[in-house]
Amino acid sequence: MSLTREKIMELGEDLILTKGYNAFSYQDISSELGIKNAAVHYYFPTKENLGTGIVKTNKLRFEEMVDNLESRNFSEKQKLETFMKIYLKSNREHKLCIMGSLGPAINSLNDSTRIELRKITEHILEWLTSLLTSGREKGMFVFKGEPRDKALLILTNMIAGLQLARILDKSDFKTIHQAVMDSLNG
Amino acid sequence: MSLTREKIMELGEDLILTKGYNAFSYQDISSELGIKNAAVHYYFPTKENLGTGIVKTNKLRFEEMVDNLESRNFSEKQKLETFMKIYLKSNREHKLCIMGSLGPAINSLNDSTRIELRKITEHILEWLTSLLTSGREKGMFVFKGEPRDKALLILTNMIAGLQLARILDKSDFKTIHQAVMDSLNG
DNA sequence: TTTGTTTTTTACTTAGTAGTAAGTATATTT
DNA sequence: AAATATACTTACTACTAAGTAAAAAACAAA
Repeated sequence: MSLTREKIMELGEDLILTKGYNAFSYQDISSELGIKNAAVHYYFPTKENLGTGIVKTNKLRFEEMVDNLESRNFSEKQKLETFMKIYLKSNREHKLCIMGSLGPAINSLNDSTRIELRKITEHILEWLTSLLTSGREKGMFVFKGEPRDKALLILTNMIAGLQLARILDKSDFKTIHQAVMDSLNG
Repeated sequence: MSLTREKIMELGEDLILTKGYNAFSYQDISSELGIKNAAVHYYFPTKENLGTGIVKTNKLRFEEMVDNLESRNFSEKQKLETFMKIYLKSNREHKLCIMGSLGPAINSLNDSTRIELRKITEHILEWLTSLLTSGREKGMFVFKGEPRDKALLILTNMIAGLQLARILDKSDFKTIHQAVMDSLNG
């Protein structure tokens, strides 16, 4: 695959997670990479192509992480910690996650991007749900209610945690992270 | 106060909560209200003025609600339910809250809007914290950890709950709402 | 009814936005 | 050596964004 193409996707993702989908332009990308506007269009004819591509990459990356955790025979607790580390890193970098960035912009997204966003969100929620289910069965996690409900709570804590941290203070995300982990110990 | 001005603010708020700050334009407002672009600029010379004004109105509305609850001698549980009702209504209308809409766009906002956004967020968080503190003292709420931590968890559940409901399904917000209420009963 | 103020339109500028058509140098394949 | 594909650039179109100056209309007060 082309290096320029990869750079465009990487920078595009960065711009989505920091500025937001509707606040970045092809100019932002081309000027930063020292290429022309049309060169970005060469790889991604429309912004929809780029947006959808970035969400698909995120989904793939998540799937690879899941496979990796599976092949290493990680415990449920270790799996959750790995997931949390992604969010802690995003917080350090003042970034949002793809759901928290594109979710609010959903009514200005094209169908294909919206569909991919739904897919990755469902995927993450299902993974988290099954993680909580088996983790509780093994006595590793202690919590009340349905695993899917708990997964929704944790996921919303993470998504909006990053958002609140940018409005208020980065340290607030750490507080939320700690409180979530504590809530799984009964 | 001018009726046109009020209509502009109302519609502007609606557009921010549905499409997002960077996805709506003065054209959207003027065409919907049957006036000219420049008429919107007459009341709000810049988009920053409009954005900041809308956030300030939200803050004022919240303060009025708090005062109202206080004057009616509502219990902590009733106060929380009133707060939750605002979010349930937003969910029915496929809207986000001001924090969940402008938070992700924070790096494309002007200073004055950002400052107002921080103010209202701090305000809500402080109110929720003191509500949880006195509610627990009276045995009305049962939860572990610091009230501020619990407030952060509940607030992030609400903010991202509305976002997730738009990506996935509106019913997911109801699930989250119920799970949050359950989490306050020990 | 005239004067003055507020509100709004007309008509515009400046500065972007996404997107495209046509051309070119450099590799790669045949 | 000729044909073709890759990776761009140049130069543009059509459109939309926020914002503005000046004229016109609407409304009040004297």
